Parts: sequence; structure tokens; C-alpha cells
Amino acid sequence: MGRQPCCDKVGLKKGPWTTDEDKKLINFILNNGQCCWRAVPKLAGLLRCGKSCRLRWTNYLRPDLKRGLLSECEEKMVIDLHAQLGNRWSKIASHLPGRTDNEIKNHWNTHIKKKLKKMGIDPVTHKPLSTITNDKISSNILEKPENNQPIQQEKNQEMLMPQMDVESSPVDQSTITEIKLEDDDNINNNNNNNTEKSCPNNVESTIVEVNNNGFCTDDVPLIEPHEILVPNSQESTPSTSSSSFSSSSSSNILDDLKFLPSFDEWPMENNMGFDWEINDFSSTLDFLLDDDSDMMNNVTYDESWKFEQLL
DNA sequence: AATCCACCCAACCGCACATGA
DNA sequence: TTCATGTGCGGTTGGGTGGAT
Repeated sequence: MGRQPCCDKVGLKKGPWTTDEDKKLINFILNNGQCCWRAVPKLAGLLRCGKSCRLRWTNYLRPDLKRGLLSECEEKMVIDLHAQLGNRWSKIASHLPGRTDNEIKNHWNTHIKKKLKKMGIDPVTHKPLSTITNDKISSNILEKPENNQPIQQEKNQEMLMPQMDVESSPVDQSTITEIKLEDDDNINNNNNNNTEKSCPNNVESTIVEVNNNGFCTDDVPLIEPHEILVPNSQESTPSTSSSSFSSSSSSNILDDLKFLPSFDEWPMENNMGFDWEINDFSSTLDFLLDDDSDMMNNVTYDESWKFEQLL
């Protein structure tokens, strides 16, 4: 007997979510919490399978998500953690508050992989792509550098892999990080306390080196949280707020969500996720559920919170 | 202006695992 | 212990977008 599919695919909608669907899902979860995803679409009035609802919520709608490009600090942590954990994206994501496994996985595949390859590092093993000897460096495997790249590659590898014996490191040896996995509490504490404002010391020091050694920092402009200017509600209007992260043409719900409470005001997490109260989202829901509502009247919070870094 | 192409990322798919009857 | 069910996870896809020609 085969396994029952997660949903009856006949008649169910697929593809990008619409604003209306987002509203329904948000409204339902805020009223009922996260439980029994299979029942969610039916109860919420959505023609989606439960799995799709769960993914939409966890990867996009969840209010505690941090949007936008990963900072250099976060990127470095991803590399470090990947060196130890491999493609266990959810584990990696658990060390980066506000980031989803999907987001990190995508960022890895689209940005970090390329950077590592460009630096002559195998993104899978975190080791040099080619055997480097003292008198000859095989340049066939690597992308042709702009200038003196082989030397630069060696420098980069040294910077990223200070503990590494380039010629003889065993594959299973952690090559980059000094973070010890068994010290998860430290990692979490570092993340919770520092990711927003600064990097953990060991990461930060490495990043300084990386910055000075061509780690493609130009590709990803870094905006620290403290540099984010939160527009005054009197100055910020929906028409002037860009939503660079909202690549889906149908998904502009995050523009609306920026009127949610600030992160500091969020309720404590419990075993069911964040312990949201409907009142926490009242102003947002007013807006989401009433197309005629005046956005400006709902601007209650003008302090920084996650989505505003994208303004 | 039109077309092509590469890139990005939200979403999907299928398998693995956890749980409870 | 077995089986059904729900959920989590990682790999992959494909549509949208922007730059190049």
C-alpha cells in the first residue's frame, strides 16, 4: 500500500501565492495557531495543500523572519557551519535566527558556492579544488582569474582555512571553523546576542581577513542593522516603500507586514512556536482584512523591526 | 524594441522521520 | 510491532527579472 499523498492534488492551486491567500493564511494562523497543517487549507478557505501552507508560512509569512541578503557575518557563519554540518540546512538555519533553511540553501547555491569556487575552494569539501604544490598550481580547473589569481587563491585558502594542511587534510576534518558543534549553546547565544549587531568574535576576526582578501564583498553590500534608517511614519508612504525582497509579483504582503509589532515586542516562543495573540497583529489585520483601510492610520510602530531593513 | 540568456528564489516533490493508535 | 498519518528536510524546478546583444 502506497503512502497517501499529502493532499488531493485535483483542484488544488499551485504556484505563487496571492495576497488574498496570504491574508487568509495569516488570519487563520493568528486565530488558531500552527497545528495540523493538513486541516489548515480547508479551515482557512484555501485551495492549497497543507504542505504548501506550511511552507508559505515558515519560509515567507512568519513574522520573525529576517528578510534580505545575508550579511557577511551570516554568510561566514553559513560557511563555517556548512563545513561541519554539510547540507543540513535546517541545522544551519537554526543557528541563524530569522533565516530559513530554504533561504540559506538558496543563498548557498546561488552566491556562496560561486564565491568559494572562485577562490579555488570546493564548496562540498571546503578544500582546494586542485592540488596545490609549491612549484606548480593547476589553473585548468579554476576559473581564469583577473590577475595573479593563483597567489590570491592561496591567500584566500589560507585565510579561510588557517588550520588546514592543504596537501594532506583528511576530508572529514573540519577545515574552517573554530566553532565546536557540541557547544551549540554558545553558538545560539552568540547568534541571539550578536548576530544582529555584531559577529561572534571568531567569526568577526575571520571576516576582517576575508574582507581584505577579495571575498567578493562588493557583490553583497552589507547593511548593518544599526545603519538601517526606519522611516518616520509621516515620511514613509506605501508608494515610496520598495519591497526588493518581494520578487513574486503577487506577493506584496510583506509590505503590509511591516506594520506589525517590533521584534522586541514579540511574545516569547513556546513549544508551539511563537505565542501570538491576535491583538499583537490587530493593526496589521485591520489593514490586511480591509482593503479600504488607510495604511497610514495603521502605522503604530516606527521603531526598527525585521522587515524594515528592506526599506 | 525585440530577443536571448543567465541568474535568483519561491515553491514543489519525494523521501525520511516522528508519533500515536 | 505494525501501520497510518503528519511533519521535516533536502534536492530540484520553473517562472520572473534584468542585463546583454
